[in-house]
Amino acid sequence: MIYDADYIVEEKTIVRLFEKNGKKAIRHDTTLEPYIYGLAEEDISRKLSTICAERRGEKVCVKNVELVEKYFAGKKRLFHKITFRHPQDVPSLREEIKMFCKIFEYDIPFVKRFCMDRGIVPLEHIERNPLKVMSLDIEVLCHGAPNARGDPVIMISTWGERGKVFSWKRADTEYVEFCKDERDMFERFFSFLQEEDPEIILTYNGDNFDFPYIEERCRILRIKNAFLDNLAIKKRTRGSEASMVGIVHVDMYPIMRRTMSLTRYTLEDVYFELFGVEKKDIDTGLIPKYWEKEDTRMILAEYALSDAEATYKIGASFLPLQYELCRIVGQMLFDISRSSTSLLVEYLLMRHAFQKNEVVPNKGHGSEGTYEGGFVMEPRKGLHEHVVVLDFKSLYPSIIITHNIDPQTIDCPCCKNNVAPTGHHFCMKKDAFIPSILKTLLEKRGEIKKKMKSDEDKSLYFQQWALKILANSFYGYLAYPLSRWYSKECAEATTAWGRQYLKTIMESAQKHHFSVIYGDTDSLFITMGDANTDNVRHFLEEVNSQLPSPMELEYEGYYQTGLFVTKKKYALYNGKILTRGLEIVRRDWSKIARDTQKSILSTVLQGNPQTAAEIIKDVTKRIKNGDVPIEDLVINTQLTMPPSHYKTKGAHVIVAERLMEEGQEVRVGDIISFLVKKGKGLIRDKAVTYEEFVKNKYEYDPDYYIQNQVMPAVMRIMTAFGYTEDTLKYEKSEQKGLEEWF
DNA sequence: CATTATCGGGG
DNA sequence: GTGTACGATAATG
Repeated sequence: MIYDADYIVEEKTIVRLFEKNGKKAIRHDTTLEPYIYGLAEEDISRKLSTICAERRGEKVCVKNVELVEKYFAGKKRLFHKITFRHPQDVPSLREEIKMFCKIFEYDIPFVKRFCMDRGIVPLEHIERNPLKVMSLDIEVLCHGAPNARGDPVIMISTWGERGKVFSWKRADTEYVEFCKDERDMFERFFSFLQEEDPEIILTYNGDNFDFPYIEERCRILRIKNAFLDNLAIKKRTRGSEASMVGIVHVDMYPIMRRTMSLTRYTLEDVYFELFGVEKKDIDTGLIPKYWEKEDTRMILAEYALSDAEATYKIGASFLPLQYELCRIVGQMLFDISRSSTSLLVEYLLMRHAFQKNEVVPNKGHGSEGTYEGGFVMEPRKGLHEHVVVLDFKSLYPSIIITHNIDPQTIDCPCCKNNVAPTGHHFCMKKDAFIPSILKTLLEKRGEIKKKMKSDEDKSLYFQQWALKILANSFYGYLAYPLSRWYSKECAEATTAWGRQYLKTIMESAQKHHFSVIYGDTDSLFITMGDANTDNVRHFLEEVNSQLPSPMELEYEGYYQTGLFVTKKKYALYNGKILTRGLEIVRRDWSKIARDTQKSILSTVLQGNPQTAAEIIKDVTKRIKNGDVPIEDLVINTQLTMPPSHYKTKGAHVIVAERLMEEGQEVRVGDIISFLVKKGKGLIRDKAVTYEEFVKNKYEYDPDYYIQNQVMPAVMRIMTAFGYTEDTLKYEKSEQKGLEEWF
């Protein structure tokens, strides 16, 4: 069973397949040569085979050219199959080749190409060959943002078959291994890793934090070993990726972002959401204090261990889904765990294209203007009771299948009866590429769900989930301008049909005397007068008998109350609060704004907007009177470039410039913390650091904190009750328009 | 209103 | 690495 792969170059390009069949082995495969296709409008094989270029002072040439028959967009065409000695020769030679013919499949990474062409199914027998998983996490001694240049790693925690913490100050627990110093800690940790020899290392944000940090510290400490030689931190446009040869690093953070819908994705939040219990947490500002004394160092060790354990547990819950995605898509775990769903769809389509002898279209070039998306109804604002949510089961996939939407079927000479609201029509006779793959996915999912009723096999659940994720990503893939099968017309037709179906259902719901409160793309929110859902069931049956298969409207859930503010902004309550688009969670808001918002949202959903109004008045009063602790007023913003590069300078940039003039060290990437002091003028001219604020005994600007912080945060919620800003602020006490919402 | 800039996760 | 590619939201002009 293959769990990872890479390639090296000797005389030939060698794909190394990392396998586990009982025990581990590395298999070499030299059967695939790098290649691309050139459209053969005429046979120019001889010309093409002489093309050479220079790369780093070395001459590289096309290795071979042969004529092959392939399909392109469903039509038989002749292509030159152009082979190379080295994958890296492709980018060096393709520009020159492009001068003579149209080229295709010139940008497919070699190992991915190998997986598609050889029909590799990674992790095919994972139930028989369970992979050894180990999580890791580091703790850093820092004041403010951690900086690898000066702030040492103080603990490394791991979890797997056992929990272990490496620390270079004593802590009296059996799981802590005491090390002499930081260097000794790293060395012991690396040899531990070598002994354990896991196939998978799990982290939480290890791509951007733990591994880059470890690498930098080891460089500073001049530690060298095989593990570090095999560790690669690749810079991407956004963030980085940390990989090792023969060990799959899976960073759970990006997976959780894609898989769960939360407002925040800290380890603590994710853990709580998944397991319903609070994970051990500490104020990271206190780490230096805990580290200092032997009796409190335990707290730190426990925290370190709990992070590694939580990461491991999250992995145990979500790796199976990644495994299934690997098997369906046919690419390696490292890539699958970091790929957007659009990219997963692309790998899958490319593999199918190879099997059908189709040449893969080239990537799109970028945005070609926007078009209309799903229908979003302006909600009936305010608090509603007995809310039922209905949604279309896989709306876009079922539309694509039902109407056979594909770049190859668009505007055929036949089938003029299958017309989208956009005016384009689609051929119903052809077995189209994308709809047929999509149909296979949905049918497979149906079978698995059926099987799940009698079969206990847990992997079935993850199989159907993986299939659902992929199916639901096809529309986004068609609509993504950089994708290889991008088609604005197809995407547009899909959403247009979607709007038509949703509007029809909404009208129908109204005819059945439900009150429609809100609807977005594939869902509608209705109220029923009481908690009896029988009428809804009837309505669903009737609707579904009329919808073309596989389209289906489903019952999503019942909620005691629902608060609707504007399009895309609402909250539902059924013992638990579920919010969409309402909460502010970012660090560039002050604590007072965040806290106030949280408390009024909860109050409102329990049916007490008056109380919420009182809370707001009380907070604004406290701000006016200067009663708010200044810690709650601090705003943190990152300096992302040198101050002189800014075209528009925000408050934090002005503060950073002043600090630099005063000779303080301010670096790009630093978080600038500031408060807004009382006075006239622009916000940025009133921004001062915490130290300046305290030293000069400034007063804060109550108007700023009310107008720009607390009010925007709470007004998102309170406008739904007809409150205006003026009625909520401290000065006035009038509450108008309240009764009409009840 | 459009344009420019920032957030996230980690300590 | 035969790969450029986040998506949402706030502040400024």
